[in-house]
Amino acid sequence: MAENLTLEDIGRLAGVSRSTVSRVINGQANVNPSVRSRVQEVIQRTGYTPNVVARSLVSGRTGVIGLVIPSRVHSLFEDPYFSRLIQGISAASNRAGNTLSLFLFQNEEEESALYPRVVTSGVLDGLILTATRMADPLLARMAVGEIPLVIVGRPDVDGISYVDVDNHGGAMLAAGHLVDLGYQRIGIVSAPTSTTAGVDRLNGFVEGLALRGMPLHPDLRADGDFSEESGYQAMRRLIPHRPDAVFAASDTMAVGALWALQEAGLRVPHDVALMGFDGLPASEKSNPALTTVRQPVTDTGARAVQMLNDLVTGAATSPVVEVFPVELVVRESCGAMLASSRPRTD
Amino acid sequence: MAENLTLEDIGRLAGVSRSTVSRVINGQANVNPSVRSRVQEVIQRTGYTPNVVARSLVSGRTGVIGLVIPSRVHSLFEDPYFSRLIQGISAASNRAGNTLSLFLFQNEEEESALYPRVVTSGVLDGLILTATRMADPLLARMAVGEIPLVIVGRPDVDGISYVDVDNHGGAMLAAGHLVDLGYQRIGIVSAPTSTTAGVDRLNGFVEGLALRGMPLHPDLRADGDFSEESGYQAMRRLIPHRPDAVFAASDTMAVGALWALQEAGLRVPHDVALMGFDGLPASEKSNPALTTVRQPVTDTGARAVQMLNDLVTGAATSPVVEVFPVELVVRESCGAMLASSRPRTD
DNA sequence: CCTCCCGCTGGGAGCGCTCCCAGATTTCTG
DNA sequence: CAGAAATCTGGGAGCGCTCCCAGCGGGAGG
Repeated sequence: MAENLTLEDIGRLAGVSRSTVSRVINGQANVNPSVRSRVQEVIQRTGYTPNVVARSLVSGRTGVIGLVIPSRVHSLFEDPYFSRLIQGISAASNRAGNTLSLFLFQNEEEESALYPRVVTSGVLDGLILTATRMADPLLARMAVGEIPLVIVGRPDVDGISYVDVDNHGGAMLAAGHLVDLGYQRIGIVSAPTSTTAGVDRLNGFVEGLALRGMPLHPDLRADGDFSEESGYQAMRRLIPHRPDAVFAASDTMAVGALWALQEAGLRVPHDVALMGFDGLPASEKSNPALTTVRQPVTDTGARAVQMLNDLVTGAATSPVVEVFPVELVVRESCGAMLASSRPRTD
Repeated sequence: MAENLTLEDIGRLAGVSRSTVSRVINGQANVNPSVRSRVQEVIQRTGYTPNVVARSLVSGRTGVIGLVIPSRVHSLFEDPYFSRLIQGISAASNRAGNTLSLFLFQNEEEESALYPRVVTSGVLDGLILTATRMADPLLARMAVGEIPLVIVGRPDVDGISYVDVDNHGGAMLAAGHLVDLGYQRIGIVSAPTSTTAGVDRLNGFVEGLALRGMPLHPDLRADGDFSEESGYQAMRRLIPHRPDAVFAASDTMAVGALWALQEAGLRVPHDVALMGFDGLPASEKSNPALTTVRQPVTDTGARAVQMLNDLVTGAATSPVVEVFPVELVVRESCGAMLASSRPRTD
């Protein structure tokens, strides 16, 4: 129970030296079995735990990894995607024996004030960075830093390790699915093109349509910012142009879009088909259940932690890249479930 | 840029000793101004940052505070309330110069495996614990621990510092508001009574009704678990008993309840009035906008951080308690905005 | 019988910092 | 102008740990 026990104390109690206790704790070989068990008994009895700080001072490792979510993500942070990602990363770092420190920057000012303290203070073994923007100033600074770094989501510069999902391929899948179902006026509620995910999903979607000889009409594209509200607003802008199917580049925006559709008295999927992207629980619970492209959020987070640890231990050398596949999840909102799989051509 | 500069290095570069550099960095008085500026110049030029780990080893403080969100909060974590709370705590600890470590326990097993490492390893100066349940096993263990501890939300045992909001008073306010508007069959979608917030809101509501001579009919109470889905289910159970007003003990459950009402073809507030609790952004964006009881989530988080730091520095001695007031926010869903402020009596 | 080796153990050094004390220098006092 | 006080500076000690090396005893080999 006493908090301030040291190796030396345990040694004295067990009648051995500091060094021997250290060997026992670190499971090293050259310890006499009887001595080992005697020491273990004392450790057990006293409830001794090694002081991590002192250990870190010697080893140069702290076991702490930082998760940075930069500024301007207020709205993004409301996206359940982030909750899931944080959960995934947290679980993985618990498993790996890491401690997770969270850095939520509210604004650029805080970002630049805290960044040096965070990175150069020596407390962090490495950093996971999410929600980077194109030309992110944080990224530029970090890339030159000495600290191991893994990005979640494709960064727009080279030479950095990252883990991403196949946004491009997933959006192509979505486009193909809607075309195959016979829709003619297919629109998109896109994500901000200031993010690589937004760009990739938009390009993938456009390419998926083009591949089937159906260009995206400019009127049938409205941009959102990942928030539910923005999905709602974007869909309102789209409705006057009479789309018969809409792909929203995130489930959260799709839910917003659904509101707009219902408000306008349009039935989903009978009047307008709708698709999302992410595969969040919300997509399943919505009414009608959302057809979506599921990305493995938890796996992404877990891989980021693993990648970072490889970088820290030197088991890997930068840059490492991994892109997870995504999966089409067909539910009600796309109309594929309707008796007639060929919807009316207006 | 070089990561591995030490005090000694800076001293050599500036032609002074380790000690003097330390004094300059820590802003101590007895340093010759010219020497001081010379040292500062070297620090500036080299980009030196003190090694926090070494400093911690001496001072016994790390500046790291832990935020623990225990198991069984999967559904709770989807509640935007937690996102806001985490943001508030994060912002406050950034301001206070703390580093925030996040411990999300997925299950009891992880909880008991990680707890000793977390608390006794000496990395944490203190702990903030949220979402505690009645008779929380974690709490019992922590209360006896040596580490400073602050709970967000009233714990069900004495002798622990905590910060809470006036759940009881807020629920009374809600009850009073609905009674004053003339509703006769007032129901509640309550939060789990395994949480103190759930208990306090339920008791406050019952007391608020009783105070006006209107007992809560058992049929008009349905329990949820803070999730949207549970709010939906609870309201479906309530509808057959024809309430004319319902208080949901959280905004998230209120949103779920709204779905159920709309699905049943009931208009809010014309057919059934609805109230929430929390004052989350979602309550404002819902349609109709939700009348709710707003609690100062960010302030709560900030106060918890401050309280914890007081405990750590010894500026305060346990237990400290603070309860924030809440505020009635009248919007559309309660019917107060209707032309006739006296709704029909069925 | 001596040497060599091997298993095991103890203690020194040092991680980078803060604290404290003593010495060097300057300034103030009577 | 001597003596005391105030100001400034450097270095030792030590925070709790890991790493390394030396030393101890005992068994094997020549």
